[in-house]
Amino acid sequence: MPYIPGLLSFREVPAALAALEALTIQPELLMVDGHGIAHPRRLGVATHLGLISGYPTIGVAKKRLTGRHEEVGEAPESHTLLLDGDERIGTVLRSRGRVKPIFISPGHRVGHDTALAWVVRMLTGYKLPEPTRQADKLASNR
DNA sequence: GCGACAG
DNA sequence: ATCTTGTCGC
Repeated sequence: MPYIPGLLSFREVPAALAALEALTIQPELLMVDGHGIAHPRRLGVATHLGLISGYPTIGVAKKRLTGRHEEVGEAPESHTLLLDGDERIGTVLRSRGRVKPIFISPGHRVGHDTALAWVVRMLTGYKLPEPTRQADKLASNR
């Protein structure tokens, strides 16, 4: 399955489910590299994986897929709403100074505010939250 | 017809 | 994602 904007989950979910099967512990929450409901049909990879696995999920993306937002403040942890018309579909967060903001959105069984709180809580001084950093590190063999 | 477009 | 360019920390 090739990468097609809007259909990322069909490419990534199979591998994610296999990885979950291999775990020896049961996660309480999954932080996914991609959007949750901040998707044209509110079904980003985080939401899709949550629905199929049953786990609560949060979407953390490095780029916007859909929606509009005001410029985010320069200060670390500044944030603004990601909107599709008058509907809130996520939060745009300045995870640290001098970097482009990241996009947080509920995946499954998590609300906007708790999703944002979890991500902020997982920040360790870098642009991406620690779970995502660790995953990227493993995926790049480091 | 033109621009946008997660990883 | 991958590639290229610029800045930063060790």
